[in-house]
Amino acid sequence: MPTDGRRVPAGAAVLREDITDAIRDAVFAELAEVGYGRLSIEAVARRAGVGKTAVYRRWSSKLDMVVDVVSTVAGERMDLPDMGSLRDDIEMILMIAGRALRHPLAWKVIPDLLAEAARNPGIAETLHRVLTANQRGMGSQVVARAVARGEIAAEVDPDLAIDLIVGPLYWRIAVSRNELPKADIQRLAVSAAAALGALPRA
Amino acid sequence: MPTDGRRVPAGAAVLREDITDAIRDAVFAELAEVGYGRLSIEAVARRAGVGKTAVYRRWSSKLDMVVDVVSTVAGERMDLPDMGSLRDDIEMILMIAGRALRHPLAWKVIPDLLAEAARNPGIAETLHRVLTANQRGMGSQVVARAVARGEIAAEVDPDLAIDLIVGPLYWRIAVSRNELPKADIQRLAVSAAAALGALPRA
DNA sequence: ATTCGTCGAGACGAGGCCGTATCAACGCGT
DNA sequence: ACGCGTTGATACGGCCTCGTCTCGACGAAT
Repeated sequence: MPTDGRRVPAGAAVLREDITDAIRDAVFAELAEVGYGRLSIEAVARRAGVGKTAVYRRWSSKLDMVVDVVSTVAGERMDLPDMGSLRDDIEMILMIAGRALRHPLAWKVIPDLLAEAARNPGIAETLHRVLTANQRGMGSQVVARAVARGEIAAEVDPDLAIDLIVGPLYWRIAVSRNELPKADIQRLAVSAAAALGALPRA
Repeated sequence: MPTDGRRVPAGAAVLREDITDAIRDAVFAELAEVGYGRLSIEAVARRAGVGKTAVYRRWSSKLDMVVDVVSTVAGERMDLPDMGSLRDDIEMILMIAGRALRHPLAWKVIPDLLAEAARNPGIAETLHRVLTANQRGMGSQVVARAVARGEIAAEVDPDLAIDLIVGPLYWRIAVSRNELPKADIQRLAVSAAAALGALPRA
């Protein structure tokens, strides 16, 4: 935890923030290039142009490092503007998530970490925390609005809603790795809205 | 009485099939345990209880080996019985896919290979071939039946249909890693059917 | 009975990474 | 000016893997 503790004993010298940032960038680049499994501290230090010392002084292990770096970058909460209808709210989510998933680094890093989470509890916990924070929030927000508008039934489970909205998008981008033109995003939004509307009568 | 057209030079001795099988099993086990990135030929041979020689005599590289093993196991085509309605066809797909994704090995191996595909063209090609063969087939099959029944419009894109059907399932099982009771599968089927029905009026 | 390819085992040099330690240089607060 | 902690660099022994090679043993066809 290199967050500024502000406690300087006597003769100064603090972990330099610019170096911490350089290491963070290098971690992401390495993560995208070789994945968590093959990621090595030496390669991160090399890429960041720093000594291994600088890395080990900040984190005690590869897991520590990755978890901290991922948490830092993914900590940004997001507020969703009310677009006026369920369909448009969903389209907004799809555009935001789609842009994030298309990011050249995220596109490689996210599936890699999700796969690693299947065998690494530390990664799994971090990812779960980050994902649920940003998504479950969006889910309940959108569902609550749609219920208030009378567009869907009140019993709709926000988690299931997220599955129906984000699932097809993730599948398309990260699994099929196909193109995703704007027309398809709109079609996905219409479909997801219909899917949510059909929900409670299961 | 040679079973097939085996061409044995002079003094016999063929690659033993039981050993090939043992190696294949070991590859899957290692793939699940450490992932493609960390997988090593030595570990595979060790786990299979064979010498490195036996492995190198069959495949020239790690990529060769994994591609061949994956292709072998995933080559099974599948014919989908007609369940009488779009909703029930979809539920059938979800149950089959859900069972496959819940397999203790597949559950770890599939996301891992999908992540690796983002940086390894050989893996990507293999996976794409295997996935599209088994899924696009199902997609067009189900869509064609639903169109014939008059349940959905004829312009529905089978690929988009697959996104809408499998996406939420994969997201739930492989990404969120939540439970998936049968009631949820049925709800997903209802929703997916509604999503498909809403499609053409985009 | 002989022959020949596969079998397990392991040796080999090369190379990467681990985590720790040591080094002089630098900058900052005192 | 002084002390102190960080800095990059480098070295260390240990471990693992690579891909090739050699060895004796086995088995199946000749």
